[in-house]
Amino acid sequence: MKKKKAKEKIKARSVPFSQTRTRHASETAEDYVEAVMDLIDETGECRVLDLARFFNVSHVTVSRTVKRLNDQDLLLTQSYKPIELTEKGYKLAKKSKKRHEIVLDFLIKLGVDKANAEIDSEGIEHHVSSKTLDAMKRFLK
Amino acid sequence: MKKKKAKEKIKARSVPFSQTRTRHASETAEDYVEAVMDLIDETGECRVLDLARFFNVSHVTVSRTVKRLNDQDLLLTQSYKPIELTEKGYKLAKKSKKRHEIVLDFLIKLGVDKANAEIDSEGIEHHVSSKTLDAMKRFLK
DNA sequence: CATCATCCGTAGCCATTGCTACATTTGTCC
DNA sequence: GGACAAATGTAGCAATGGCTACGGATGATG
Ligand SMILES: [Mn+2]
Ligand SMILES: [Mn+2]
Ligand SMILES: [Mn+2]
Ligand SMILES: [Mn+2]
Repeated sequence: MKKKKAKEKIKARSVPFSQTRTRHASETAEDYVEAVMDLIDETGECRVLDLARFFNVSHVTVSRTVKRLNDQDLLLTQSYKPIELTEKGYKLAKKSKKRHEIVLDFLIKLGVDKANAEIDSEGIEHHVSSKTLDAMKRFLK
Repeated sequence: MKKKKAKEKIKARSVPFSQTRTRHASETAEDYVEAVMDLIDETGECRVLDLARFFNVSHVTVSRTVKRLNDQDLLLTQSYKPIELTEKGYKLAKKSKKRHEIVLDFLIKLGVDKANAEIDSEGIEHHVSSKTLDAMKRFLK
């Protein structure tokens, strides 16, 4: 057995994990801007408590995250005022929502029931490369 | 526009996000036990530094995580000794590895190149319900 | 068996994301 | 306008998962 040689090759396999960590880091931003866009679209405005109910977390968690996304130039916030999207945030929201819809439609066409497809697509969407997204689009056609 | 009615329905959409958070919580455990199994299989033993290279993180991050998984009865550790799997850890590793392989094979059969399929499957695997996994298996046949 | 490189543990820092408890602001209703 | 309810902010705690710096343990080599 070439077990010493095997040990030397371990580092080469770390790329997917590094990439997955990077993707997890943008996941909150993607979910939040998409939620803000949808809530404004559907109810006319987006409030801290709307997001808290939407994500099923406390208003404190939302308030803190919204402040960070404001610092990252994705959201616009003022105390006790509705939350708005920046241009940058709006672009990310459109892109994320489109990708999310493709993943959801793909799972349904694959034969997954709607309830499970909605749950799974909420996580899967953040781990889909442009190559995989293209493959899903081809399958949908 | 029925915007007040729209606000009332928001909470109903939180289920996928709650589920996604639950899945993220088990992600590290799944990746670790799978890695320990593979490293023992390929190199004869699994050391803290092997995992650090495998995941591309510091040995400190690995050491802390391994200790927690030991407390969760998934891994067996002693200071300065190789890391072993418990029965529970081994079962989780087998199940996770099988699921991971199905997701990877599925993406490749869908038309994704191997490099991207390996990256994407590393994240997607943790967000695949048994229903979606079944749909992927059907597609592979 | 002494030395030295490697491995691993500990201390302590930071960021993120969850929470409860409490304070403040805002808006509504009389 | 005052009172009350709802919305939002703030303080502070915990768990997780990154990191560097440092020191002790282990094992290989001469
Ligand atoms: Mn999502
Ligand atoms: Mn895995
Ligand atoms: Mn993984
Ligand atoms: Mn994920």
